[in-house]
Amino acid sequence: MTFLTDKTHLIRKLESVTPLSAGEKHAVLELPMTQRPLGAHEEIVRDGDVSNACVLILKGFACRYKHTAKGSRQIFSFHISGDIPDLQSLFLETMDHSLATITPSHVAFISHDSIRHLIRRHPRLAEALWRDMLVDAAILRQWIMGIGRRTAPSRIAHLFCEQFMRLRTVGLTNGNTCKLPLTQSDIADALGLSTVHVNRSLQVLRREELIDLRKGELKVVNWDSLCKRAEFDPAYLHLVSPFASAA
Amino acid sequence: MTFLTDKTHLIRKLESVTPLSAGEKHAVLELPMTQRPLGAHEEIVRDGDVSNACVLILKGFACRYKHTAKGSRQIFSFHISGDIPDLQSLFLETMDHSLATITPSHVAFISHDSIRHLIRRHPRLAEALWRDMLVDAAILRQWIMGIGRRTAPSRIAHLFCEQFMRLRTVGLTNGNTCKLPLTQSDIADALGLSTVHVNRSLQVLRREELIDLRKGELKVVNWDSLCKRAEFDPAYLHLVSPFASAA
DNA sequence: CGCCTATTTGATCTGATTCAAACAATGTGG
DNA sequence: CCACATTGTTTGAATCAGATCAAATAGGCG
Repeated sequence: MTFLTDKTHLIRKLESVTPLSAGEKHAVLELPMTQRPLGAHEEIVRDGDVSNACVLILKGFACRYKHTAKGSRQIFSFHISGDIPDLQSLFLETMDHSLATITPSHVAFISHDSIRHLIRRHPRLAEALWRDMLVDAAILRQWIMGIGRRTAPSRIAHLFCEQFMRLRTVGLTNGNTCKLPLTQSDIADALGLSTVHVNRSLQVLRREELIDLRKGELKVVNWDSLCKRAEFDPAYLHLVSPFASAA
Repeated sequence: MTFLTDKTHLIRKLESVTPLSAGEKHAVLELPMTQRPLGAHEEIVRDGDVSNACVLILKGFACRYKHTAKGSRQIFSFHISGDIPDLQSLFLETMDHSLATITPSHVAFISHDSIRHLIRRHPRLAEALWRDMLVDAAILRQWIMGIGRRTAPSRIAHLFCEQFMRLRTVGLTNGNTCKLPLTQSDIADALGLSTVHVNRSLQVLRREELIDLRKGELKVVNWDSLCKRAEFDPAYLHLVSPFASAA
């Protein structure tokens, strides 16, 4: 098994919400999957599709989104290694939004049948997946909170706190920096802002010496102040103890 | 079993996303629960609570919400008869938001133990609940779509379409009208608007002869135009065929 | 009646959008 | 290795949707 095909990020992620036994981890590792490399901005699943497999992100960045009638895009979530963004397709036949890569990525397809088989044999893994879906929903609620009630800079700050935490739980941060290859218009579409305003708000956060985002790399200059600016409280990520401590 | 204690709305709701056998319905009806009448604006579960039971709304209106540091409220969802708003507490220990009544209501508490027992015996019911949670998340995504990318009147129109559809699937509409006892400030807090602006936007929708909302009763004057105004596509509610047709 | 809560209206202000254009970085083909 | 296209970032100016502040009106209800 090569580096790219491995499921360490997935395991790490599941363990972040539910402790797993060696046997359960093994069962996950044994899940059959077919890998596929993708370019940037490639659609993986389309709004309205009916699929018989789930997508596991092995490497890269992806997002879920939907378009308005007038063509503007709303991004609902960003996805990183270890995420199964369309886990819902296991229970809801047709997709109600799309999934696409942001950067060149490696994804794996795991058939619904094998996941169903897995969770039938391992109730604790079923619980772990169930939790994962619920955390996904909790993240959506925070997203709403931000768009509905926070100013642009604090909204952006919150997104950065969340992404940093999520990347950290799968081991993809490096000290106080991490890869975050989002364009300003990605951020705008995620947070209900215009690109121009995202640009100006980023300058504010930079001037306040909270973060620095350049060339797809996020540097957290002052985590505590950033959290304060964002009103970020990681409780909604429901991380178990070893993962829960602030970065 | 009196009228108020019955679970017809819950069953109706579960059937709207997953067909159920007579045995499964019976198992749901047998679920032990303790009923409690509540006044308006009473907190049922508080942000940070750890509970050992789920809440089933038997009668009335409730909402899930959270407060900003500065005190403004963001509502994430409205709940009606048949909803189990905090189903997530079954898998996520501590609540990451609050749940409160809007109108005087009757709620029932169903212990986690008995739900766990139920879904262990009836995998299809587990699936139904799983689906229910996923539809809940899909609704959150639409909520984001609205707040992020729609104008105030169309956002409000979308909320009305959604509520009307949801009320209709549990049998709580009456022709083209339904109870919708939300104040303008409830709507504002749900959609990230100010009360004043909700008021003016409602006047717009009224003048356009799409809806009429007065004294907690919503009258849909022109369903098709309302859907168009809202860009409402009920696909995300994932209703099975007998429930899926447009109102 | 009088109190409380909800709706409505008016006036003013502002965060964010839009439009437009310059600028920087990166990649591509000749 | 340069010319050019492409994509992303930055800046400026005008405009607008929606917020805020303040006050009037309208319903319920004990």
